[in-house]
Amino acid sequence: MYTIKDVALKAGLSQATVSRVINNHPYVSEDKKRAVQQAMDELGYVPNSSAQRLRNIKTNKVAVLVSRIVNPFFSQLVDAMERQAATAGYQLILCNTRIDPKKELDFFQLLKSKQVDGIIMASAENRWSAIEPFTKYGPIIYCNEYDPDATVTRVRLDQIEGGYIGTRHLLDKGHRKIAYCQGNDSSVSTNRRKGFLKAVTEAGMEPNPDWMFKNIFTIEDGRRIFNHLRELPDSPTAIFTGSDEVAAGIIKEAQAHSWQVPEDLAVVGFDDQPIAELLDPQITTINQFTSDIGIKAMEVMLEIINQPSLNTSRDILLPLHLIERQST
Amino acid sequence: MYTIKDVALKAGLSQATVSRVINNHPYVSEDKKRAVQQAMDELGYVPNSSAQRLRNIKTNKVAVLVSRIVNPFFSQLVDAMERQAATAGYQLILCNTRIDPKKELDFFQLLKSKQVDGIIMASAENRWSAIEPFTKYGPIIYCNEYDPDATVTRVRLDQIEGGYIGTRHLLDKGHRKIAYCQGNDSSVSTNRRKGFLKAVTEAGMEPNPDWMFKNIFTIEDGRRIFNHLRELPDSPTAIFTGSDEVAAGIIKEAQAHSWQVPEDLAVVGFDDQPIAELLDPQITTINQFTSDIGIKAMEVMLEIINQPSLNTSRDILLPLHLIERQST
DNA sequence: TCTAGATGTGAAAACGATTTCATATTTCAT
DNA sequence: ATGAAATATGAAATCGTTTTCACATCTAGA
Repeated sequence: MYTIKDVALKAGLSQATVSRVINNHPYVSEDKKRAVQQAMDELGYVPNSSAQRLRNIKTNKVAVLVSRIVNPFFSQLVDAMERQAATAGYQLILCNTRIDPKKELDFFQLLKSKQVDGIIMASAENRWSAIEPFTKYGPIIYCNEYDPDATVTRVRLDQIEGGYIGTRHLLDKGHRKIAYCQGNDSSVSTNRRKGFLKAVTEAGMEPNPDWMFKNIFTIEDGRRIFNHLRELPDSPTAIFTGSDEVAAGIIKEAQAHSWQVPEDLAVVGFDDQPIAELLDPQITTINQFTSDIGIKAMEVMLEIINQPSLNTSRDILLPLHLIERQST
Repeated sequence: MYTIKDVALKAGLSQATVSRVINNHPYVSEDKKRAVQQAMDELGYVPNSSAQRLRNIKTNKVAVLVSRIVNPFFSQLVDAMERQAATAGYQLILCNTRIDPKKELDFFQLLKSKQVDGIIMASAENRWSAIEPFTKYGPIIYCNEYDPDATVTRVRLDQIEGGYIGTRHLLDKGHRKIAYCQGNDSSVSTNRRKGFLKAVTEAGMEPNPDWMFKNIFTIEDGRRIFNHLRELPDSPTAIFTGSDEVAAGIIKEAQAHSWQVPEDLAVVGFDDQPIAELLDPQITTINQFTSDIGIKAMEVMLEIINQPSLNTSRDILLPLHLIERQST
């Protein structure tokens, strides 16, 4: 393992000059630059990054917090982030919290002990108040998930818009009886419902509480919801769900009861998962353009690392898109 | 940001003693140990890991090379590895090669510049000869993928066995005309075919070259293969594919032509992906128990890091399992 | 009582880079 | 021709740890 000293010796120059070449400092003559370059090449020299870091307080690493990397949304997000980070010579440290608040908090030691230059939270198991003390050790930003109390940059989707365009689409198709399913009560879900309500009231209608459902996540939940709707005295002609899985469950169960989709019931999903295209009929859905979020979040993080004054409280909203298919 | 010096000052002791406490060295009296501990707590001191590394040549990080993290197989693998690494206080650096040999090779600089303690290759875009020069900088092991020339530890599935049990299953069901699809010509595919051939010849038959296909990967490829088989003068009664996607394509297309699965054509997939359970009929497949591979690989890596003498050329084979469902 | 070994502690060197400071040389406007 | 500014280089300090070495004290066996 060669050091900068070896390179300096071989090139007949000082360590300082070698260091300047490595870091592209001005004020190094062309011929010395070449000499150093050649010495480095011949020795196959690579700077020891621990030593660099010790001086620089710079790691060229960013930690990404996700709750479950096996979730396709997260793996796609991480993929995009990794790609973006790589273009700037950064590496990505994967922090899989497995939905454990304690484990999540532990990862912030990485920032404290200067093992990463910043942390991107793509999931959040702790309240902002628990995270806040770590902000003095380096930049922290939210991506997709966020805590409304947080005073840092948040890159996220415009869920209000997402809820709005999905509903708007059903309204445009002539539907007036629209049901709505959501998952938990996260900020994402809440905003999405706001969009739904906005579209509905804009159309001069008011939402029917009998057609609004919470905590609906799985294919099985979707089946259950259909059976519930089916037995209602007044059933809706369309439904907007929080995920493609739920949409798939509803469609499958509707077909099992000889309902026609979209004629008897129009269904809009969310996420544009692979299943949305595989089903018959293919599911009309809202696409999160996951890669865009990841790229944007990493882009912003790298900006902040290079210019800490940018580390302010701001919301960066990314658009959602309607993918019209056969289920509406 | 406090340093060991601050702690020493506060505790009225030397840096050396503080360091000894941090590292659990013997020969530190109980009362000093307590004093140091208290000083550290009060200051909220965390050792700067770059400085530790600079001395120790120890990073507590392992890099994992995967070709595409968005592939569910890899994300599940990485998930398992991360979990295993975390129990030992290790972090995982995600290296997404995107199937680019150059990018893959770049990641080995992490080892060379002492940014990770070892590298697990879950994918391999370069020949072993290109990788070998890096072995002197730290342990490298293969996981699932491998180069037969490599002289390092390889944790992998017993693909021969996998090919064997899938074929055996079809034979046991009475099939005598069995087609076979594989992907590329990787070691995995080659071994799997060996297992297929072994089962077939053991049954006193010989494989029909008209029913053997290569470079079949996608759902679309599966559809194509079915249409090809359908028009053969002598068509097989069963087919063993290299992935559930291909199996799905075949089944879908067969149904589109009013063939009954498994009555007219039995189909065995590979991987046990979510789709295998969603399809109607559900796909009989071979399960890779992905988590087990990941856990085992990380376990072995940590062992080797702590005891470099274990870094020898050995094969660690993990079993594959048949999941019998409705397509056979 | 004496000595060898075990135990406890600190000063200072080391790890491998970057940066400050000092100094030497060149360029350029007057 | 002259001095100020720009360019070019190296010696040495520095980052925050761990470890070596030296030394002091304590324990126990003869």
